Amino acid sequence: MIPPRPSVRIPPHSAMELVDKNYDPRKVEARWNSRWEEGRYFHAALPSSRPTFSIVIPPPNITGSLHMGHALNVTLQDILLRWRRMRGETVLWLPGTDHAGIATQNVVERQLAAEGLTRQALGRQAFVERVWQWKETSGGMILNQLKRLGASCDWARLRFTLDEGLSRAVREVFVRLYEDGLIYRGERMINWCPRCRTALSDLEVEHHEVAGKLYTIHYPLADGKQGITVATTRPETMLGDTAVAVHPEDARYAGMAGKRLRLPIAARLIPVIADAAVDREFGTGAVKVTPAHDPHDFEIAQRHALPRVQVIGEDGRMTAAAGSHADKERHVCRHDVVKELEAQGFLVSVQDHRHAVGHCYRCKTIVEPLVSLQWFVRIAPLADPAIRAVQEGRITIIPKSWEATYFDWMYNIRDWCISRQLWWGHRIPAWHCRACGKMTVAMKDPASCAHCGGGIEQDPDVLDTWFSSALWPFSTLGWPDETPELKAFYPTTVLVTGFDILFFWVARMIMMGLRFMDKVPFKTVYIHALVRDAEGQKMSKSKGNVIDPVEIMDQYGTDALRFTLAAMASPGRDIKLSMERIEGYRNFCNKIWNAARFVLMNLPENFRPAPLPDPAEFLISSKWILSRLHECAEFIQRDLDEYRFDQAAHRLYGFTWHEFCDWYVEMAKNDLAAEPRREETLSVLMTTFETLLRLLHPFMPFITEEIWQQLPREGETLLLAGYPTVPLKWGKKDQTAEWVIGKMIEIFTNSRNLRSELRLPPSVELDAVIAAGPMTAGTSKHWLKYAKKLARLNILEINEDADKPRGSATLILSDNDKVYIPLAGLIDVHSETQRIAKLLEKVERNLKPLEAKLSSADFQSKAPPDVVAKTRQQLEDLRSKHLQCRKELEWMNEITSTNLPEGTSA
RNA sequence: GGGCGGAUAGCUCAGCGGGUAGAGCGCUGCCCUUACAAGGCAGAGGCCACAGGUUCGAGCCCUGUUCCGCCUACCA
Repeated sequence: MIPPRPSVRIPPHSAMELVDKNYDPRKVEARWNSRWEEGRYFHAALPSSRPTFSIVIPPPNITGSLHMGHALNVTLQDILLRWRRMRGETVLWLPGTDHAGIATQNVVERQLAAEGLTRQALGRQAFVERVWQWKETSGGMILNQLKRLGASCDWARLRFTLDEGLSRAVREVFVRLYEDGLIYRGERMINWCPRCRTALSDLEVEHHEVAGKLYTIHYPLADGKQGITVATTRPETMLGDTAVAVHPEDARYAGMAGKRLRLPIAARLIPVIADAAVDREFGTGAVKVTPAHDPHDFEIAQRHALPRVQVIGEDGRMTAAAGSHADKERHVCRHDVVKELEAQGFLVSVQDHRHAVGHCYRCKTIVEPLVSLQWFVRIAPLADPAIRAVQEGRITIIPKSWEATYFDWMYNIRDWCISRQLWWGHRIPAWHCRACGKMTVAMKDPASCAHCGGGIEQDPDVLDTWFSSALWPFSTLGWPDETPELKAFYPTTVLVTGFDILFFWVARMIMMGLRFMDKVPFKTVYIHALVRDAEGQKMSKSKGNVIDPVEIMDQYGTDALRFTLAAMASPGRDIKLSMERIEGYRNFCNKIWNAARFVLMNLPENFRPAPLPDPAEFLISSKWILSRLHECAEFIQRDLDEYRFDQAAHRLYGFTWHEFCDWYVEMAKNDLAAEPRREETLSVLMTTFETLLRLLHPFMPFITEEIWQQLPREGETLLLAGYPTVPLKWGKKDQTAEWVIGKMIEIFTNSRNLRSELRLPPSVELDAVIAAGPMTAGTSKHWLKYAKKLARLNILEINEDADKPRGSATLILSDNDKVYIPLAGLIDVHSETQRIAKLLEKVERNLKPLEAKLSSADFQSKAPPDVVAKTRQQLEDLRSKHLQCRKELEWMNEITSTNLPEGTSA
């Protein structure tokens, strides 16, 4: 443990102390979150004359708890928002949650079940009250987890899809769409979940391949002779068959149409019909028609006016129409029907058959297609403008490749089933008349039928949760009122989300936004990847491979997690999260922490940051780091403009660690010791580090704020300190400084390499003589002073025609520079010869392709001149190295041939 | 059945307006040098999936092929 120096400033408020050699996020994070909230720094104050930047959060389910997908999603949004906020824009990040109809109802029903209750026993009103109660006590967990991540949301504007304002928006939209004829009620084939007891939209059905069977069954003709063999994967539905269809041009079944078949088991007579929709290639070319239980058959039945026999009920059990099989669960019934068919000799064959089966997205139960009276949105008129908005570039989707998926879905979009047989959600504002049977749809709850004045009853169904989510970008801003928020922040700037809800949510928001606001809901959609585990598997509770972000934050800190996710967020690529990677960025936090310790330990008690003087007079180290910083800031700006979080993160990592810490801090140690330049160095060190903290802040808000608060500074929070933009106020690109330090680094690195190869301990200081070209010799005075500390070199001479001291190793560098390191007594001729031979080999390896290239006439004439020039330059440099290597070897040879005994120093 | 994405160092991934392959982690060697051993210094390690083509020149562009993912779809 290092004893604190008297000069170390430890502000009284600090919980984290500089003497701590390791950064401990637990001591830091909670405090800053509450400070930021107290300061209301996340609040977007209106009116504002500054540019605005707004994002609505993809509202997480109130039943949810934070997973890695949220963590990634929130991190990326927060980076954008903190960045823009620091740039002085009026930034709104609107947070909220989603009432998640089915999921929430399931949770509360499970609770009731544990108490021996059902929602039916409780009654609708009491049940809904109970869900609200649950929401108030348990529905906010995920919000606290978002805060833990550092999400800089405007918490004062928190919304909920079922709150009063949003409910009003939902009702307004429903009524207007109904009046415009875009919402209708009708009897259609829909997807029904027998467990959730509700209709589902097409999107809420997940298709999974399952190993099923293909049963072929013989249906005899009414007279008992011959007949038709059909194939099915669902034999239990035969009880509801009302026809068998064949293709009209199928020679095998010529003349069959119009005849009657006797349906086995049920012993009903059903007709053979001809329909062109039948695929002659599949199975036997004849298909049983079950209009009540298959979407395809439903359509055939409509064309041929076939009756519907519903044999499977909403509970997934067979109905009375199934005769002796009534009341059996549908899969039990399948088994029994097959047995019965077999016993009676109607079962022809059973084959293995893989096919996709629809499952409920929420409870994974196999979905049952049922004919049902439901509410639908007529979608084509809404889809058209939404397609155009993207085609015309009013909305940009990033990465662009997702546009194709978007278009594909939008072109083939089908009407949206929006009614759900649930109690938790927005109740459909439609009333059915008991007298005339007509419907009243109204903004205000009607007392009687609008058509005949008769008694009415409200439709029992609620709306699909996604219906309210589709309004999110404007309903949350106060629509249908014309609020200042709506005026200032709609359209929102960017939507950040995962591709899994592109159809569910993004497309629908675009359609609704255009319909009701007449403007796109967001200008850019940034689509990020899915977070998978280290093996590339989708994380799921059932697989047990979930990495819990909260645990990661506990263990490694929020900043490490955020930085990991940002660094791995390359566009169009899933993230395979690994602990090693998180640990690496935890180490990065520690590096930053220790850099801060170095800076603060060196600041005098009363240090006040002052504007930097004219950099023309600066030390080469100062010029260099400011130049590098400038470039870093420039790239970050470009990366963030292009949503390249990964590139920005890598850039910051590289600059911080490998330029600032590895080289600048090391040079600064020397500069600080030399009195005349102490002031300058302190200023540059401070300025660079402080700027770096600003650059890092959107990625790592906690550690940067913690450190920044301990620096001598102006302003109350780093959150509102400006973001560095180029050109920076001080410092600029300095090609000369970069060249000179680049040369220094080459010399130091090569000599360290020599030391390492020759196993010379770092403690041994080596002499060096440098035979340098004019450029190197002329500028060396700027960095010679660093040689002792950074390379443990004692440079005796640097000169254009310095002689090689006897018994030296030679470092052969670019620009025809050579470094001689006398090693008398330390190294023998043999190993030095080997070392040079190895280098020669490497140079030759690189030389060959270059020579081949330059000797090609085509290359000379067809390649662009700058490429030719560059290549020639490279070749020249390599050639001079090559020559130098050969000279060294010859020289070595001469020594050995003058009969120096083996092992003698060269 | 359609569509999209991927295949680059042991692992995870960058690099894709073509110009002698990069990072992090891991690995090897040497170092407890007063910011940091969660560290420093140095190093090893790649026919850029395969086969053709375009080009002076191809991870990068084109055409196939083979494996992986994912999305989408009413073949009973």
